[in-house]
Amino acid sequence: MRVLLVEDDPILGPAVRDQVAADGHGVDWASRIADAREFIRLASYDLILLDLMLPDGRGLDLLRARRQAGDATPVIVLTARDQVSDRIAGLNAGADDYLVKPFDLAELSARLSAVARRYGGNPNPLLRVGDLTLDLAARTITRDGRSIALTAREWALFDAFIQRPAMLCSKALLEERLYAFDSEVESNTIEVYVGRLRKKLGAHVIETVRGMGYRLGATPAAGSGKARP
Amino acid sequence: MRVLLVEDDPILGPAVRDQVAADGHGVDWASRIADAREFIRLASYDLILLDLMLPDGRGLDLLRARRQAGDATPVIVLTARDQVSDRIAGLNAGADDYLVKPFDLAELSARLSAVARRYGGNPNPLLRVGDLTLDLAARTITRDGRSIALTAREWALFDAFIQRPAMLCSKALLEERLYAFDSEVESNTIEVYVGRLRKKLGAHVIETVRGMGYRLGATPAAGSGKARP
DNA sequence: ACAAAGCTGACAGCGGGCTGAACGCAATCG
DNA sequence: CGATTGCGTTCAGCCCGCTGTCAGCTTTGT
Repeated sequence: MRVLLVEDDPILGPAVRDQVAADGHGVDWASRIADAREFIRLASYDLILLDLMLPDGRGLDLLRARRQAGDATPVIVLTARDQVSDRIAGLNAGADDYLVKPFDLAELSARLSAVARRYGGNPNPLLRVGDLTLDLAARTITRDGRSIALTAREWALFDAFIQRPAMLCSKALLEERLYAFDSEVESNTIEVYVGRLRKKLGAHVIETVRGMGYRLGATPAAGSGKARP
Repeated sequence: MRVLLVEDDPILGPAVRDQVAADGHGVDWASRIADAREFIRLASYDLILLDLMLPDGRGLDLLRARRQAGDATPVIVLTARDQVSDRIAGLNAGADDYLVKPFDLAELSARLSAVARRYGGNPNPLLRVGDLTLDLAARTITRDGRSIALTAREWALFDAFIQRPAMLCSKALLEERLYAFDSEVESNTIEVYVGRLRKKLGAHVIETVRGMGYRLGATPAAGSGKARP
């Protein structure tokens, strides 16, 4: 797996680079946004580790630009513990995960292999969930050939379900996944987004377990009348 | 997998408990050493998450006592970042691993599944109780391929039985488990819910011991021989 | 046979969950 | 630079199924 590390800290940067290399991945290290853009222009990466505070600009802008350019390369954001707003902005801008500094290098390895497991291996792992076909790498969902567009938050929520197939997910768990542990959300956001996902993907995709949480739907059309045209 | 969490922090405790439960494990939460001893006396666990600073003593003493009693249950110690000496002492006393607070819940999950893997269990183990097959992670019960849906309270009660296989559970114990000290219920709620469980799962699943309490049924279909897991 | 313990059907209240609409905000467009 | 669009979040109100309770019945032990 090819990894691009964007980090200006002279201590943390080499440490992370060496760890990623020790895990058996190819890694390039950029300490400025401009360098990062140049690396991206010259090569392609399977994962970007992105610090948000950089000497020549905000990492957030780079992330946003990549996403707007249609680049779905997974991005893990590196933030300090107190930069909560940055972290949220990162998730809004389309980051896939985050790591809070100071983080354990073992944890970094864990996230790396998680990404490698999800995106690596086959060039185009198509996943089937019910009557939907999804491409995690491209962040694309299709039904009967017609593609369905999700917003960043919607995808984040749906992704949480996909990563735990058949598992019952409590609202607390989902909130935690969407809002990075500390930022308090005092409303029914999860309910609203579940509703929107159902509207887009079909009501059967997510099933409610009253008082306990949600779960990926049990594909009721398994063999009975509803077949594929 | 059955997990005992010993942690007195009123924020971290429930958070960890929910995460462990979300990972599909049964979990009991003790906030004091004395409570932990009681839990251990009443049930058996596959893993203990142990905070070292507790209001009524040091977790280290509990760990040392268990090891001296010949109990090899894996223990993961939870420590604050600066308590290095405690951590070392914990490892010396027989801890299997440690987690530095504040830790990411994702990392907790990783350690949990590592322990589960070491134990030889799949990440999503299917449990068999009599003629029922249950998936703790999905909170799903099936018999002959047909799934049986339980409400939140029904599952809580059934879970109490599953956690203590073959153990006789008094109504007081069950009430305590379902209603967590605060709201006192002055009626035959337990009887009612046992009835509802029997209606859904089959009358033989829970057997009555008059004057004492209830117990998981002895699988009459298995014949005379005492089936062993 | 009697009393105590346990079981069950019915039911009212409530709280969890769903939805439409509105607001703030940032990005984009004219 | 103002207008517009689209996303994320909040809120109020409705709905419905779970939940606790009780009365009356059945079972069990002595």
